[in-house]
Amino acid sequence: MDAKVFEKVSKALGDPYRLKIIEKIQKNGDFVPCTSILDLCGLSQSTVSHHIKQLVDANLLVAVKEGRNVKYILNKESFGNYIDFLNKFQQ
Amino acid sequence: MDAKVFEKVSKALGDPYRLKIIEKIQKNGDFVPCTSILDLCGLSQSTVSHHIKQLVDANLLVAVKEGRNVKYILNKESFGNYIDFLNKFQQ
DNA sequence: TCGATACATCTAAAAATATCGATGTGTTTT
DNA sequence: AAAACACATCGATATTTTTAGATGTATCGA
Repeated sequence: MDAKVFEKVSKALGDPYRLKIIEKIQKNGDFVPCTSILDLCGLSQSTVSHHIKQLVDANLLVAVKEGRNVKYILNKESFGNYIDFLNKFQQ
Repeated sequence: MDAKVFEKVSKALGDPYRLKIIEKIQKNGDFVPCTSILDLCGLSQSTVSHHIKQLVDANLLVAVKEGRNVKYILNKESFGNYIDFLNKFQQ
């Protein structure tokens, strides 16, 4: 992970709604449809879509199309890479 | 670490200059005077001061006054807490 | 096929953040 | 005591991010 990617991931993590989205997906195990995230946030559909896009662009979420729904999975590898990058500041 | 603090730390990490500052302090071992950070960034003194303030507010840096200088140390515990928070998304 | 559903994209506005010059505060040097 | 130095804070502007309504695209059900 280089500095540019690190910046992007940090920014993606630095929003309360996006954290909620991540936590919801983490709790629900695997797949979460976009609609259920809408209820969680209380934001407009386009805004939620925007937040999800940022998480996908940062490679923290993977989007999987299923018919007319899209379901999201956490990309654990990206979280791991991000943590690895941070580890050097902890030691 | 709660969600609010997590957000603050993520935001503090999500800027290229602030990452440079952190990396410099990490490399220099312990203490780094503010002046040497100035050269590193190529920004105005007030802007660098603003960036450092955000890192201190996020508790990632600790400021230590030494005469008319201030030197900064990484707060490894905060990095550790942040990593701990992230770890649940990796598993 | 037509209407409804699920999500993305576009556009524009509002809110937050970054930046710098000027000024303020405390400390050291002369 | 006065000038110089190191850093913080203030005020104003520029840039970025967030937000929502409107519209677009694809899929499903009647």
